[in-house]
Amino acid sequence: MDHIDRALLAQLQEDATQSYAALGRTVGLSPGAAHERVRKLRESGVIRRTTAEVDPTAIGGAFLAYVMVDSTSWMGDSANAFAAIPEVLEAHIIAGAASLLLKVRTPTTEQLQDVLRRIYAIDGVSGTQATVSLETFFERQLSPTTAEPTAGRP
Amino acid sequence: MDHIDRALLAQLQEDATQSYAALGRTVGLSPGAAHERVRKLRESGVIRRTTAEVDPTAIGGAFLAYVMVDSTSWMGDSANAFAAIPEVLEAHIIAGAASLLLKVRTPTTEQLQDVLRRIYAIDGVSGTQATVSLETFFERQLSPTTAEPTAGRP
DNA sequence: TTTGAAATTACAACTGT
DNA sequence: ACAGTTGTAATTTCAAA
Repeated sequence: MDHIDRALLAQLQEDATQSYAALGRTVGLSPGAAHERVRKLRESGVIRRTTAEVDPTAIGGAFLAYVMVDSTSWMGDSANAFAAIPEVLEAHIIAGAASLLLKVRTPTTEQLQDVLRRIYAIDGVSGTQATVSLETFFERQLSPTTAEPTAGRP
Repeated sequence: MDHIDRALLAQLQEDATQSYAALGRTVGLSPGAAHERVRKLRESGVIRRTTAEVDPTAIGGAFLAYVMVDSTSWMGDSANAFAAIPEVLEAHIIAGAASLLLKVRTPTTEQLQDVLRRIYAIDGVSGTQATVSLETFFERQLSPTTAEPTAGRP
């Protein structure tokens, strides 16, 4: 993971459809070398997958809400229950007031209510607190050019 | 936007590297027709871009926190100030207690503190409240196969 | 890094509904 | 007209030298 790998990642985040020739040109590598680097980044799991980023409003995700979930018991093993609700896009265990933080997208507020009802039905959930997004400024990925984890060399 | 388009979107979300031939095979279309459909989905903006999904821990994003931002004034035009902080991955105006909700990734807790300091420095910000994620169950995209926005037939 | 064969994409002209 | 099919040229991928 040197600066060339990071440049490749930044390029692929922006546009994963470009050819290895174009990719190599911008980072100063031959097409073959660029190809091999990217292959290794995929293999090692640094690149998890290449995916089409779909406009949420076009597929029934116009409403965005974050939901804090209170619980009566340890929710550390309840990932599947939340994953079973397709409108729940993220689920995190959090430190603080509630036990879980969810990101939810629905086409309408009615559907949001329905999702909250389904969340309530999960065993151990004692309460929810939804925060609706009125406007999204931006949603982006972390840039690889940002500061390193300052990993100590072994 | 019919069921074939949605199937194409679902496929491309999973793996955007597959050929139009393979794509067409799974949705029951010739490679040319699949290509044309995808081209239109791109052109119309339903597919925003195709991107490499990078493991955040590999590029200095091991820590995840959500930050509620209180403000003394209307923050509706301050998108650029938050976008200028690369560790801020999402920024939403929210209905509720605070004015803004941010998603932040940093390599360490020290760096998180530094980001909070930079957020504080933004004009109008009167307070922050960070919620740290201890464990992420999952982070995924909205599936196109989910319920429609129930568009009224004209 | 370069090379070259195999595969894929992009773009025709054509066909049927 | 419109969306899909087939065929073809130009690129691109990818393994081997």
